[in-house]
Amino acid sequence: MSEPNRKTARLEDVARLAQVSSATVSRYFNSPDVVAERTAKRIEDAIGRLGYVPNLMAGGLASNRSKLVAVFVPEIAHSLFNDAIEEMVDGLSAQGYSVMLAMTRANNARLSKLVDMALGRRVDAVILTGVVSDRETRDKLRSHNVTTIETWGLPADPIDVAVGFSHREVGRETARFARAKGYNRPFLVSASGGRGEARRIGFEDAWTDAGGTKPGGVEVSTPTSFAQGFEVFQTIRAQDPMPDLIVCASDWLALGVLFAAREAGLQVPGDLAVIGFGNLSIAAEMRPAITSVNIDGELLGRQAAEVLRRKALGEDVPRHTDVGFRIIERDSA
Amino acid sequence: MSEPNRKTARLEDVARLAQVSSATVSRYFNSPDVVAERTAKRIEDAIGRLGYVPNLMAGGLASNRSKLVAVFVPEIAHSLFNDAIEEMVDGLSAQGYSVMLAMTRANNARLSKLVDMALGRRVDAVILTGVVSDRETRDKLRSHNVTTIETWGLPADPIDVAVGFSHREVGRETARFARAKGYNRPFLVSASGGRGEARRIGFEDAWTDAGGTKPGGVEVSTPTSFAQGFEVFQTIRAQDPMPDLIVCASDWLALGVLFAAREAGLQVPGDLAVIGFGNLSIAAEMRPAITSVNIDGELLGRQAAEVLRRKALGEDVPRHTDVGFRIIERDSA
DNA sequence: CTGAAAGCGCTTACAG
DNA sequence: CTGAAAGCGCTTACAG
Repeated sequence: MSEPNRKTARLEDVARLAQVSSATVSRYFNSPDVVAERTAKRIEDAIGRLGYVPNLMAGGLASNRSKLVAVFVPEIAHSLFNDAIEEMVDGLSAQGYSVMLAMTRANNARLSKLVDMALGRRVDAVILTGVVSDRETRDKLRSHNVTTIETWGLPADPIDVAVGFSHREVGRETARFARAKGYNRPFLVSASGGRGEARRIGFEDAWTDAGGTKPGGVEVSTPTSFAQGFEVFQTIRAQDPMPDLIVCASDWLALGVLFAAREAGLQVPGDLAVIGFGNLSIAAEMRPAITSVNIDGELLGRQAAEVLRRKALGEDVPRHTDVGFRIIERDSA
Repeated sequence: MSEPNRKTARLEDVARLAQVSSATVSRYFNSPDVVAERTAKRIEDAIGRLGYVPNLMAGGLASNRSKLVAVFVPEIAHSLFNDAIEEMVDGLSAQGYSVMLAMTRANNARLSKLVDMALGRRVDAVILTGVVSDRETRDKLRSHNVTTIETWGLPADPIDVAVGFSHREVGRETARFARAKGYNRPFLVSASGGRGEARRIGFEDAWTDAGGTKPGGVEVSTPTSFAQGFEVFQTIRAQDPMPDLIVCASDWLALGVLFAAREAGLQVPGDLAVIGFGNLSIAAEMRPAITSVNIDGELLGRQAAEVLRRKALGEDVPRHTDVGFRIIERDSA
């Protein structure tokens, strides 16, 4: 098909072959409806023969829109966010954006370098996922005036806009669920950090408001793991009376608790019920299947992409978009 | 610190403030050793006052080096590659590259679009991870003459260069391990696709060469899952005599088999031994800890980054780099 | 060690 | 619907 081109073809090469100006070829790509059908056909032809692929760096420089989005995540190896990230990336790709992945590793020095990289590429937006950005980073992002979308949580004062859900409300709703199911002695395995704390406090508030006594609990460091669930189970078992429901900060934790409980000969949920968080696919695959809290990653991604689209059009967008959550009741609680 | 700049600062703004030409400021960034110390100080100062961040699109266009690398992966949600990807991204960041993540979802139409995007950004390299690229994509990559690194496996005829290990050899080595440990009736849970097949064949070859009879087995679709392990266990249990060792295509599978075995009252490894693949962190965390095959993701990433560095310098690089693998013996086999 | 100037490959008012 | 031309913000021989 394509000619054995020595150099990469440029817009002008296509233009010459199609016998039009390079402006018209540019329009063929960016405002296709404005070029005549016969002209378009000739251009299409030339593109195919040259194997032309537009240089997006040149395009971005000229148009001042990079069509690049930087997505910041703490890590991907054991991340609760992976599903949401995938769906977000899909949604953005569909709108012609390329996605730069930046892993912060909960390291502010690294974060700062990565922000500079993103700013250097003149990204059209920065998407922060479960990242607690330090003050310096927040300021830099603000001062460079780049669209910044904080996802997952819903901070009171977002850098720019936030798309997520209320962790506090997750805690409250989980307490209501536990109450309705008749559990009496919940025990919270909460994650360190603001979001984990918000869920814990939400649970405690709703639980005590409903007349329960303040639940016991333990805090574990992030990222939470299967092994932590194992460990935590020993603590739980030593309690007297033993809790009847373990509310975990992640499905990983829930899996560890559940496995340890089974090994100890306990029935789940009969002797001990377990609730996870994140609704990883393994939660559904486990036997007994794990009751968990689902965040609609696809919706989250779609909304983030939508915010971008509207911002690019100069429309006003709300500072907070709540995508909600849902408790998926399965066998473990 | 930084002035309230209306527009984003340009190289020229820095130059004016530092009282040098923009060429010198450019050199400050790209060949720092060549600019006088006193001049450098003035430039540094100006950069700080303006909050200047170089426009990498303009730089890339002018220099014909984008400092961008596209990493193609099938998915990230349940990927065996995540550790390697993290380490690769780290290694590349350290060398000043930005990483574009492209998820192919085992979809050739999508793959083709993503390749165009990467080519459009004029990436300095494309890194393929566990991707079976179709003919069209291979040709496009070749004809555009972009550095292409295939990782994970070691295909006989790579598009450009390959950094990985021999899946066949993993199979062989696993058979030797099983033999040495005295197992007699191995059963292979292999993944569909070339790499899974290579490992299976390697195992069978080494096993029969050593005088064993051809092991039984079953093939499962990728991505492999915990639930598949559950299912497969039923098949295994129905065998008479039952296998004494299950060789799994992933740690997820191994986890499922192991869990199902425990639920069925079997001792691991006493009644049934299990080997995984990938050495996910959960393999070490599980009780009994799972014997698995470790791929050094950090090494893989480092080598890929090294290939890039040398290619950028115009050096010749070998078409194949073998990073090897290692069987991590734990409790499950 | 530094500067003047051409050029990288596009986009986009402006004019027709 | 199309073209001529200026400009996006850098890099890099070339000259000194």
